[in-house]
Amino acid sequence: MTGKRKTIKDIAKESGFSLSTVSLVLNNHPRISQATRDKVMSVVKKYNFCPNSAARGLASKSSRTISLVVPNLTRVFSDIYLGEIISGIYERAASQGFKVLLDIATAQFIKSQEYLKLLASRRADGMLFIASDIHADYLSAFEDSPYKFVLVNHLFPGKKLNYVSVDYAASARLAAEHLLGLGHRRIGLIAGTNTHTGLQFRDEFLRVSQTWPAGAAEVAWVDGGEEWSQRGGYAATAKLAAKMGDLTAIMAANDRMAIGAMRWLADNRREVPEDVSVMGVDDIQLAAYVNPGLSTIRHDLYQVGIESCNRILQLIRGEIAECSDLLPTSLVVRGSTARAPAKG
Amino acid sequence: MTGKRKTIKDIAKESGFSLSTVSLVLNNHPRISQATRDKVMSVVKKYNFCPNSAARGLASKSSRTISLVVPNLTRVFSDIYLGEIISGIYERAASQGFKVLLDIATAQFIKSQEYLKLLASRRADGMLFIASDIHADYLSAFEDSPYKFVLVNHLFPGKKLNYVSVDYAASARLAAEHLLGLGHRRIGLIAGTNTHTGLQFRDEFLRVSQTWPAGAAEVAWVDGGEEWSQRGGYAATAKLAAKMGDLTAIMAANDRMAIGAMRWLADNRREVPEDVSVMGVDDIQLAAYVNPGLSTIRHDLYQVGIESCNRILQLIRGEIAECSDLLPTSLVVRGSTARAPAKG
DNA sequence: GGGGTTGATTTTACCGGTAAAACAACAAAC
DNA sequence: GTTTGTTGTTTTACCGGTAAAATCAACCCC
Repeated sequence: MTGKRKTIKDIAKESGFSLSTVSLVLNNHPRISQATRDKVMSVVKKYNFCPNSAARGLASKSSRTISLVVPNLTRVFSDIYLGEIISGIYERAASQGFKVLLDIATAQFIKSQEYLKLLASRRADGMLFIASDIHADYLSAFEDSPYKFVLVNHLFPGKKLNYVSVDYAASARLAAEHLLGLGHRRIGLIAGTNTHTGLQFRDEFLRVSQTWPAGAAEVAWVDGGEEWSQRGGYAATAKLAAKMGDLTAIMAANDRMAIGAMRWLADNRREVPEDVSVMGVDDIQLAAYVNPGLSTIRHDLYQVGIESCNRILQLIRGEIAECSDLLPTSLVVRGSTARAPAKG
Repeated sequence: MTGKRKTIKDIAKESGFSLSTVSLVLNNHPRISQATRDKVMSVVKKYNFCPNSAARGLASKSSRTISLVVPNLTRVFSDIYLGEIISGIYERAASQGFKVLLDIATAQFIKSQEYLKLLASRRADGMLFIASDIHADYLSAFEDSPYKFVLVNHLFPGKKLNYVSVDYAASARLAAEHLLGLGHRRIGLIAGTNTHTGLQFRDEFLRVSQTWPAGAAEVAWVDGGEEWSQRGGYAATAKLAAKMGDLTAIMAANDRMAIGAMRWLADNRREVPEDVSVMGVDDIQLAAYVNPGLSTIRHDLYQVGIESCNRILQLIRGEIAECSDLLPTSLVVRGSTARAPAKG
């Protein structure tokens, strides 16, 4: 059973070939005859041999690993958001023979510059960074660095950092056009202001609303809180109601806040969509199940994961030098939005 | 800026010490004088040197990495369950200088025996496995294997597999005692039957109910579905109502199903807790926020993560040879449970 | 002042692979 | 019949560290 753990040398000896022939077989090198390949593989199978990954990494100067950094919020795992992105990343990485190293952006992680050490020590060949907020200034370390780095579903205007993100400005346009097209002219916006994408969304939504050809809309906006949660949306809606009592539509920067908004409206005897239309962003599963169904902007986060991983792999392989991808979004109309009520 | 990436050899040369002195410094070996340590470190700092982890792993025969395998369900990430456990694991691993390699138990992952290759190739020193279901027979490969392996919050009766889990049987007793103590004698149980812990919970709950000194209770049970979700709980409650119309309490195997049950009851004009008491398991955040607050059994999953990681590290270091830990749980009483209504 | 400790540093022997270059053998080209 | 190319395999030179054993220099004790 035990006996020394086999090495490539043992396989070479037993199969009668040289060390490097075995190595070539294991790496599926094309210039190896089928006969040799079969003989070597039979010995490999016999001992269930598995090449030592540290040795491999040392010699090949590649760990075949990408580091995935997720935000520090424990509860963020409870967001479907992460699950979809991570699934996409993992799927693509696995299909290319890459492993995924998980890290959580704790204070300690940042303070000790683990994000740099990981790459400097070649423990990972590249890094994907999910959900950095506007205060993540330490990421500047990756500007013009030799390290392979991609921001996932975020971006830093002004910093030279690669990113793959859903196009939040486009989402804002789609959403604004939908609501304005339904005749809404007094709109409450629940924004997320702790990310650049959130700010982009807010600004573009405001811009489109204020320059709408058929008549500018008035938009009152409040912050939905750091967590973008249902509770945050609930509280924000109360604030909006105080600010603009006669609003006819509420636009929330994500579905969870939108659902919180619907809850507040229900608790305060306003009908959705008869009195107030409500709209979210993301198209999480729950959006289809609330009553009425939530109109929203669909963000394909699984695809964001896939693409982010594609990009970091290309960067690692040197196939590209940089990337800044914005993925398209689409409007999903359900029951929560309707024509603005006639002025009463 | 660029120039060759520095190696330990460069540091040795520049600091005037030998190769291995530098190595000893970097590994905080006690038998190095402070003066030497300082000199070496100043050079290390100067170049921001970081030892190559592959070389280190090769020479030390340790990757200082643990593999974390999570279930294949995309939506499982939306369960607070995972977030807490992973946070605990990560925290402990990081504090011990270990990295966490993430894997998803996809069909491909299992079929290709990645779980074995990971350890055979020494890419990871040990493996933590979260949320295996009753069909995970392939885990038998770890029985009597030299590989370090721990099941997290699950167990396999009959298989010799290390585990760290919350004590589901104890939870069942706490829950049953609470409901029986409140006088409930006709109880509906929404069980989870696709995990061994779920089965343990069901069986123990039934046993206690049927042998209650003050008078046995009748328990009707239905399966809550593979996902243990709110929707599953909703559907299960409908089935229970058909099966035992006059039940006075519903026990769900987790909070999400319990919340689904409450929703069904609300939709069907039964008051909680006046007509029917409802109880869950886990004590997720949401449990405190539903109305009425959900009585439940608290499972400290962060602690499960911490302990699991502790154990796998001890196994790796050879400090222990096996483990089978059951962590305590506690009763949390909120508004969803009350005395059974007088027979009407 | 020789022998035993102890502390600090260096020697030495790997760890287990990869990949570029070299080589052999045979086929096709001129 | 040498030259040039191909294909398949081996040689060789590392990759960048660790750790056990060896060395060296004080220090201590009788």
